[in-house]
Amino acid sequence: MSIRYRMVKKKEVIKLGRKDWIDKGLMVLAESGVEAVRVEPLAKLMNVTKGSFYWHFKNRGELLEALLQEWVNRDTDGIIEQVEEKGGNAKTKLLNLLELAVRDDGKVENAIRAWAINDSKAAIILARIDERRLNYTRDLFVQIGFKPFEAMVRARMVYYTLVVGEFTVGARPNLDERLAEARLQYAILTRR
Amino acid sequence: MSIRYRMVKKKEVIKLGRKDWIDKGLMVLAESGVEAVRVEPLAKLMNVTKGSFYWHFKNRGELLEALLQEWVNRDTDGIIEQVEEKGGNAKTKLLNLLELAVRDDGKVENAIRAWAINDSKAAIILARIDERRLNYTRDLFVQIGFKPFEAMVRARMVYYTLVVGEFTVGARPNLDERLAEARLQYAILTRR
DNA sequence: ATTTCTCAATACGCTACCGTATGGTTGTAG
DNA sequence: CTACAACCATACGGTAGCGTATTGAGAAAT
Repeated sequence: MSIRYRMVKKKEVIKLGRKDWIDKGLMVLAESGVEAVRVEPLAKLMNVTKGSFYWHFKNRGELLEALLQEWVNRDTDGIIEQVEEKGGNAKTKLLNLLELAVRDDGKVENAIRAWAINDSKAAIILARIDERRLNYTRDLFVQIGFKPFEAMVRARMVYYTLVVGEFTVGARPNLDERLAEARLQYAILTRR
Repeated sequence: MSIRYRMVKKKEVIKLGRKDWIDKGLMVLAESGVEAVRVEPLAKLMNVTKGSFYWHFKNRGELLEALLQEWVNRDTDGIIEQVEEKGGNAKTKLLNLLELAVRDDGKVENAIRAWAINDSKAAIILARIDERRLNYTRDLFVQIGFKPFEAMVRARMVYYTLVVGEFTVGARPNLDERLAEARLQYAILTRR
C-alpha cells in the first residue's frame, strides 16, 4: 500500500515506492528471467533514472531478495489455502488441487525455478516451498488410505506432473484438454 | 576426434580444437548455466586467451549453437536406443526406461531447460527432443493396451515425473530409494 | 515561511565482456 | 630451406551495467 501520486494533467509528480520496483521486477522476471532484471534497464522501463532505484535499495541483490520474498508471500495465500477453504474430504480436496494447479499461470514460478538452478539463495527458498506443497499432497493420499511411502510416490507424481512438468516442458494451450487430463490423472492415482 | 598435442616435458605446445571449446562449454553450462558460458572466462579456464576462441568461432552465439547441437547428438545415442537394444516386450521396455532415466545425471539437460525458457532457439530444440521422447513413451503404453489418450496421459506422468520433475525440483540423493520409487511408479501406471 | 523529508537527475569512475586487427610461433609439406 | 597453415597473444575500441556522490525539487511538517 505505497502512497503514490498519479499523473493528472500536465506536470504532476509521480513518486515511486519500493513496491513499484518490486512489481516491475516481478514482471521482468516472469517475462525474461533473473538475468534480465537489472537496475538500469528497469529504470528505463519506469521512465526514471537509477538515482531513484538506489534510494529504495542498497543494490541489485537487495531487489532480487525482495522479489523472492514477495513471491513467497503471495504463494502463502495460494492454492493450498484455497483448497482448504473449499473443504470436503481428502479425495475432493485432491481433485480440487489438481484443477486449481492446472489453471495457474506460473511464469514467475518457472523463472524462479530456472534461477534456483544456479543460485543457492533462490534454491533454498524454492526447496522449502516444494517441500511444503509435496507434504500437503502426500498427507491427502495418506488420508485417502495409502501407506506413507506409496502416498509420497503418488504425491510426487501429482506434483511433478502438474506443477513442474507442465511448466518446464511448455504447457499445451488448450485448458479444457488439460482439465480432462487432470481428471484422468486423478482417477489413475486414486485407484487402488 | 580433434588432433591434440599433450604436455610432455617442458614447453610442449597444446593446441586446442573446436571440440575442446565445446567440451568446456558444456561443463560450464552444466555447472553454472548459459549466462556463465562467456568467451573470456572460458578462455581463462583453458589457460589461453580469447584470440584462440575467435579463431575457432565467429562469435559467442556460434558456440552456444554448437553446445545445443552437441547435446542433441549425444542424446541421439541416448536412453531410447539403450532400451531398444535390450529388447523385450513393451512392459519390459517401460520398466527399463524408468530405471535408466532415474540413473541419468541430467545437469546439462537441466541447464538447457532453464535456458530454453528465455531463448527461442534453445526452446525449439528442446521441444523437439521432448516430443520425441514423449511419443516413444506413449507408444509403449499403447502397445501395453491403453487407448491413445490415456496412453499419452500416462506417458506424460512418466516423463514429467522422472525426466523433468526430479531434476528441476532437485533430486533426492539416494539412488536405491529412487529406483524403488521408479518401480512403484511403474506398477501404478501399468495397472489397469 | 522555513526547514526537513522524499524521491529523482546527473555525472562520474570502474569492471566485465564483446569483437577486431595484427603480428608471432610452431609444425608440416613441398 | 622455405612457405604456408593452424593456432595463440596482445592491444585496442566499444558497450552495458554497477554503485557512489552530489545536487535539485516538490511535499510535508513545523
